[in-house]
Amino acid sequence: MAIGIKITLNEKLYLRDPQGTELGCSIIKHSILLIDEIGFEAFNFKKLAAKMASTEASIYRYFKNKHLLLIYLVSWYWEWISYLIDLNTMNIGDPERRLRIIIETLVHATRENPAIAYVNESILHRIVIAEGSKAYHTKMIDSENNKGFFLTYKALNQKVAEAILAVNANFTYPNALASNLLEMANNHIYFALHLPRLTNVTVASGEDYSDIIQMLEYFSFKLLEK
Amino acid sequence: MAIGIKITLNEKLYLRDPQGTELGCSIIKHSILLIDEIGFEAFNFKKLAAKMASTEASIYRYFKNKHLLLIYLVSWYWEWISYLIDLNTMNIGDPERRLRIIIETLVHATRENPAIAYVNESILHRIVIAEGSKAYHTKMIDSENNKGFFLTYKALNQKVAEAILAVNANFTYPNALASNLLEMANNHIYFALHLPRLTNVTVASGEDYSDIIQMLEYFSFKLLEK
DNA sequence: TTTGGTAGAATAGTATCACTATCATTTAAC
DNA sequence: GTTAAATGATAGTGATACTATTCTACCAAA
Repeated sequence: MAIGIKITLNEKLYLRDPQGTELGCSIIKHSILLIDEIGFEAFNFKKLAAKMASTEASIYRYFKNKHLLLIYLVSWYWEWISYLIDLNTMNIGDPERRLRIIIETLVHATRENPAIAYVNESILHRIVIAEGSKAYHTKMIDSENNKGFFLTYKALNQKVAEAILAVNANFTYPNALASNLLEMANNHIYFALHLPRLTNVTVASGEDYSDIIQMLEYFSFKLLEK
Repeated sequence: MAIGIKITLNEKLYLRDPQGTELGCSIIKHSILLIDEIGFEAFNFKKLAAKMASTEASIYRYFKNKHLLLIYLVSWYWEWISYLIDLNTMNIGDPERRLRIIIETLVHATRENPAIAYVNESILHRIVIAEGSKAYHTKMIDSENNKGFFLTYKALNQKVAEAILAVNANFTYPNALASNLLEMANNHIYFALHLPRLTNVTVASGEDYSDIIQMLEYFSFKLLEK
């Protein structure tokens, strides 16, 4: 499984390709662990350097700042989801089944076998849930968008939108429903864990997301009814 | 209109009630303007002090830090929306009409006459759209939630959920749909302005949100169909 | 009129943050 | 074995996120 997959990301996100060197991979690995541990606000390159027994200056040779590192990690996640969707929907002709599989993949991607040694996908998922929206809620959104920092997310959104249209070609809001599914898949995990009154689903025993899948399927297919 | 309304917020959000003094009101007023201008990341109490011709230390007597100030402002916004919903749905018996009015209020609250001199509601709305999610995406979420920092948001969500149940008492996900409406109302304004491929609505001429209202009504009533 | 309390201003100080610069050392490539 | 690239070690800078102390102006009770 996952032989030879390589996540390709916008080159402008980094100064030196972290996936190309040992230190780079170590940055990816440990930044995921550290952000999950202390949160993105408290996270910085000095602490990261200490954790991975390297130096601040070395990390700065790979990433311009922690904000771009976050965008990198989040993009990595969405690119990986995109890959899993392609894999899981390959040869599935029925549009409804395709959409069901997409929803399932969005929600518990972490059930899949790990694809790459230096990325703990399950922890990365937690980061995307908790910190993901900070990647694009910034004053620099327009200039960053122009540089193509969010292409990965938009491409994934487009993929989901197409699957939605395949179920019902007359649906007026395919892109909006797609982004809504992406957002809800993560938000309602967060709500279930931290603000349970904002949802009606529960996350049993750590990682049982079946409630959420059921809800997203209900929402999607009800909206797409002809 | 809006005579005598006073937005009451959790006392733990501030050190001294800003609505009680001139300097406090000035902090609210200018922090809204400055966050909108430079974004929450670049915003700090020193710059705020300079802008309002006061001192850093004085501002620190009102708010422990900028994070709590953000929660304060966001809570203020949701409390205000809550008030507007009560006002606008008063004496409206028909559940469907009530829900339509709620959606409309959520989306273009800023059309209302301004309620309080030192708060520019329209600019505050922009802040909630762009920075609002940062209020509850933090490592301290559970302890802050225990202190009741998000009661305002949860109460509003409950209000919307009840209006949803009034339309269809058998609907399984009233709280989830409510939080989804609150999120979408803001997210899709943001998307339309900055990441248009993530939605199918447009925001014409600055503040024409009729597309979004139409979409939210479509989503809601389709989901609530019996 | 005094006294005391409160609001705010002025100023200074500290630890951390977000980098940048320089130079030495290791490693890998030819 | 030489050379260039990658990394480490160390230092420095200006900004950030506060905290502390002192001073002044004003209002209100005694």
